Amino acid sequence: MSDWIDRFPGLAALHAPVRDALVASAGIVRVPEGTVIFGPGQAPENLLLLLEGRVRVQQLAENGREIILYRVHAGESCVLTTACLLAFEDYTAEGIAETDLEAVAIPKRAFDDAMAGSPEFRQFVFAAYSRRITDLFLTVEEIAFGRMDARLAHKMLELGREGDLIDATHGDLARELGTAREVVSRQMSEFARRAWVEQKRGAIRIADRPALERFARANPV
Amino acid sequence: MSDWIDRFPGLAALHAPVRDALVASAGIVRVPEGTVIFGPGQAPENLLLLLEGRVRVQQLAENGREIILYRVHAGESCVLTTACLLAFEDYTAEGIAETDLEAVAIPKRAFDDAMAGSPEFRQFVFAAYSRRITDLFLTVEEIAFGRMDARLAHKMLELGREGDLIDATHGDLARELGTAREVVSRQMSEFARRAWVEQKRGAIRIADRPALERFARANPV
DNA sequence: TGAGCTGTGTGACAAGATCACCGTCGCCGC
DNA sequence: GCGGCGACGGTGATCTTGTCACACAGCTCA
Repeated sequence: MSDWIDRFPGLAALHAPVRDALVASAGIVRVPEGTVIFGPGQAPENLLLLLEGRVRVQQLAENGREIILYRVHAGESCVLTTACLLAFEDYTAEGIAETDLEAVAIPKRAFDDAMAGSPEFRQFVFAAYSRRITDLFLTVEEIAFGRMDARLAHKMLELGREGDLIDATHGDLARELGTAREVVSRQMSEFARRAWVEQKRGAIRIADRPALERFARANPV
Repeated sequence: MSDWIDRFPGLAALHAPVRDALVASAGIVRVPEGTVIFGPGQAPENLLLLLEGRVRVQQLAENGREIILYRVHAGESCVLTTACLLAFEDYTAEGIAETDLEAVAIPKRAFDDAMAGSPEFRQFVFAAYSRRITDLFLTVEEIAFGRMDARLAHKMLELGREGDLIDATHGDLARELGTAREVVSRQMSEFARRAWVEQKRGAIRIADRPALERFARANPV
């Protein structure tokens, strides 16, 4: 099993020795849904490259509220953890397996060796960093200045990319957006009044995707 | 002039060859206040290690509003720019010299060589990353959940660390916090009513620092 | 002296957060 | 079947924050 490396375009350019060393030291891991992969006081041991599944990285406030910072999807890497990986520092955020995961685990040592030995690997890592950081900046902007109705519409389109049924409660969506459940409930009622969505218990169905998309386009976050 | 390296504790452990190569390729640069160091469409050319001065990194929204993401102080590095440096990607944020700067500029090539050649340098870079990213996470939390009065009090204590006179207009503080000037004005009036501050034109004087500190402690962001 | 700019004050209103509470639905044990 | 419980969703009251419109004060400079 060494063909996983082809799933990551950024690693295609790796020269044979580096590539072989990575493949030799890496292992495939499977992690059940709900597992806390890293968190405060629980530094990550490996760089994870996701083959299947999704990781949610969220920040917990002391008042119990939480906000989703970003997600890592199949084909991406938990690259921000590498900063902690090599700096021996703790995250204040935590990463949770949102689905069952299948991932390549690259041990700290192998990661460091690859960073040392391969310009292509450095390029891969820094490109991933760059994307994450840019995303974080946009998240900050969205939270600071974005309107709730627009943010909710965008979030629903994001979660409903695979199908019209979004399997999330109002409370779940509130956590996604860092707001209160009541705000989501009220806004969702408004969307339902316009027949853009149908409300189920514990789920939402997108009933008029074109309308929702028009609204989202007209209201960028 | 090679003693600048001693100003950065994380670089003290560098071995002689790496250290010498860095010193040889780096140059001291001086930049006047107000200069845009990097920004959209203006990728950074060098890693900057700040000897004197302060850099503000801010995100501009399309509606003209802006929010300060973080600051880089003397003794720190603009390390997040390295991601773009090596990934050939643009920031959405921009960095501005808030004061006249004196900095060490490490060219892309020398940075890459040091990353390749020195575990200690990698440690330095990733530790800096880690701190920035953790700060960003806390910023997100503050913006999402923090109360304005608490955030303003903390910001004033931060800006007034060197003395009681804070040389900033209400509009400046609003930009710091990503809010509107009116909000700062109203909140400041309240602080003045309690005699915690005195208002000047274009500046604020902390009149009762202990009270302000008590308030800040009682209301963590 | 007056025009113009920047900084500040204020009232009205909209949006969002918070709190308190109630109703509904599904499930489980009895 | 029934009762109870917990998760989910709805709603009104109230507070904070953001937005808009505008007035006014202080400063600079022609």
